Amino acid sequence: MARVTLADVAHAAGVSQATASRAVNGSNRTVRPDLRERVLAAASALGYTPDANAQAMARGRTTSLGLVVHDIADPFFSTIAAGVSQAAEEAGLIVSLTETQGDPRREVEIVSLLDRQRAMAIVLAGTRLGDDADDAALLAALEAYRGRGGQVALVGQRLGDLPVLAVDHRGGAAELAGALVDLGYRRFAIAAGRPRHRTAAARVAAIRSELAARGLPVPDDRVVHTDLTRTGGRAAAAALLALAERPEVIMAVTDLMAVGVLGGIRDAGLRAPEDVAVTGFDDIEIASDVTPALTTVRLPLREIGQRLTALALIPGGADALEPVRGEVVVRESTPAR
Amino acid sequence: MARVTLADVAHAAGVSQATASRAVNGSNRTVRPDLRERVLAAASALGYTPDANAQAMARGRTTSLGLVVHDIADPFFSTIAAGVSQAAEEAGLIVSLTETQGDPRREVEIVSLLDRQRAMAIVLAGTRLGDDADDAALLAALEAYRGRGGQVALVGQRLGDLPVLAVDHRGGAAELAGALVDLGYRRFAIAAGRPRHRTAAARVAAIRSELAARGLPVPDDRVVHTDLTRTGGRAAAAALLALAERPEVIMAVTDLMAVGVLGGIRDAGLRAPEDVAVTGFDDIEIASDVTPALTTVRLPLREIGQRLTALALIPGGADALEPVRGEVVVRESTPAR
DNA sequence: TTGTACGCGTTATCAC
DNA sequence: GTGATAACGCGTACAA
Repeated sequence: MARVTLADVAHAAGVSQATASRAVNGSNRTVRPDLRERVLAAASALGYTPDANAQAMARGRTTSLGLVVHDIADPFFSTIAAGVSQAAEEAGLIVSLTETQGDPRREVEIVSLLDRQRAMAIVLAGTRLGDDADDAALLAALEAYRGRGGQVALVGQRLGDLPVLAVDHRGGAAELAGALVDLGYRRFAIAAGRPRHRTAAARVAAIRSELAARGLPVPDDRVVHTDLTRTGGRAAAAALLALAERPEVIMAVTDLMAVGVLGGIRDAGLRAPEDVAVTGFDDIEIASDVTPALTTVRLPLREIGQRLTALALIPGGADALEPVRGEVVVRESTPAR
Repeated sequence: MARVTLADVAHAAGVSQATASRAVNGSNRTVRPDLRERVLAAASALGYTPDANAQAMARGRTTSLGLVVHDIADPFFSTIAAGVSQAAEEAGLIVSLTETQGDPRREVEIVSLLDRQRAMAIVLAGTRLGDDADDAALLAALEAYRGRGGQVALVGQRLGDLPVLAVDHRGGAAELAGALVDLGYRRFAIAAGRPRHRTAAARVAAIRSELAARGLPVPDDRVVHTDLTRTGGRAAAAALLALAERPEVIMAVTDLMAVGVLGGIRDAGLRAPEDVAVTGFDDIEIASDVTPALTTVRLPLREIGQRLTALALIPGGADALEPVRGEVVVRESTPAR
């Protein structure tokens, strides 16, 4: 089963390798129909398959797009990945999936890995949580990649002057907080993520500032920082429900945490939303499956993946025009009171 | 920003390209320390990055692994993908993510796409749902790929004599059905997937045969075939709850469908599990998040991904020794009665 | 241990 | 329209 190459096909068809090449890929130079036919016939007869690597080298450009996420098992990222995957397929690209697992250094390694791979574009869907030095290292790696002709697009927080798809976390968070006030809630608590997590921090800040503006500042002891996971949410709920004055509503910075908060409320022998109301953020599918269904801020995750890919494919590397906006979705977890 | 190649590095270091090559990759032939140092210094000074494509061509083997799933946004697949991703990273491979969206023809296209890519292995995590002709086409494509030295591994149903990681759907399904009988359930209904879906069909068959063996055969009108989605589950519940004699428990063939069934039960103005009990299959994370938490058959999805990858990396392409077994997990959705 | 030279499979440039 | 031929960037026998 030796590998059959273009040379074999050309030889079998009795034409030059150049003609064979033109016949199989359809270059701008055209080929006489009968020859073209002969080549194609020979190719399929021999079971020829073009070598994408060789093509990439000869053409000077690959057809692969690097996607870097935090954790593909997290519905937030898997949904964005679905959008990227779809857009990539439509563009004839094949996506290289990589995970950072939240490690900033790993993120830099991945960028250079994809760089070596000569991926034509890198899409960063993971929210960064490193310090400034980590950011600088990542930026340097990405700029080096760009210098070699690579395209880049990232979501959320901006990094240097890299093309970024802005997401209006603050607007959505503020709107959500406002909606709760309108529903009659007064005593708030927040299940915040880790302070270093940029996105989580932005949401928490927006919530607090909106509430403060409405005369309902959230004291520090009512903001608990845990992991952005179910477990983290559960722990946060436990801590918040142990306070002297029980909060009327616990706002989690992600749906996943909110699900954990629901569990924590049950653990404490309380009911949601009767005893404590809960909100999430993102509107991943699970948000409407749990009981009570979660009030949250809907982010068009799949669309974000698509737009991110489109952004990465813009030759110059332009910036996204309009930021993605969240939409408050009120469900059973926050009844009027 | 011209691309800096190994030749540039060699020239800058004052050595031959061969020596430079040996210095950067660490071939078996060794290089004198001082020269080695000079080369490395020159490389980093010039900002050299090896071209993985060129390396692949020169070495005759790539470092990429193709992963094909149904839909990466589906938690079932994203969890398996996480396992594959992890195992691939440990093996120094980079995974190419592709989605079939349930289209058998697309699946064949993807295989040949990955083939052109010269992926060193292809992992098929999507359950097939085509007819025999589709299977034959897929098998042919995979065999052709194998003939060219590619490794293959698939999960679930076997295809030809390709290496397969067997999953004991039947055993788990039968055990689950038995457990329900032991809990006191007698009137069963099944939210089955599409009949053509191999995995779903296997589960349904096992459930029915186990129940029949216990003297509780499930009539055809109590087996509803809908899509393997939330929506499908919802529709199935609606149909099953409209029957003259309301079933005591609805067994869905996947957790996702079971979640839909829960919704359908609410739609009908009934409660789970008081009025109707529900079971799922797979034990994706959401299964324990919904209310009531789902009784289901736990499949170690992440581990499946890892084992699948390991299987694909076995040189000869051996078969997996032991099949993956599911474990029945009884939760609130099926109280004893 | 180091250097020379060729091959990997394909595309693109150039004459014909 | 077609065919030599030179890249593309790197690994590796082979010789020195």
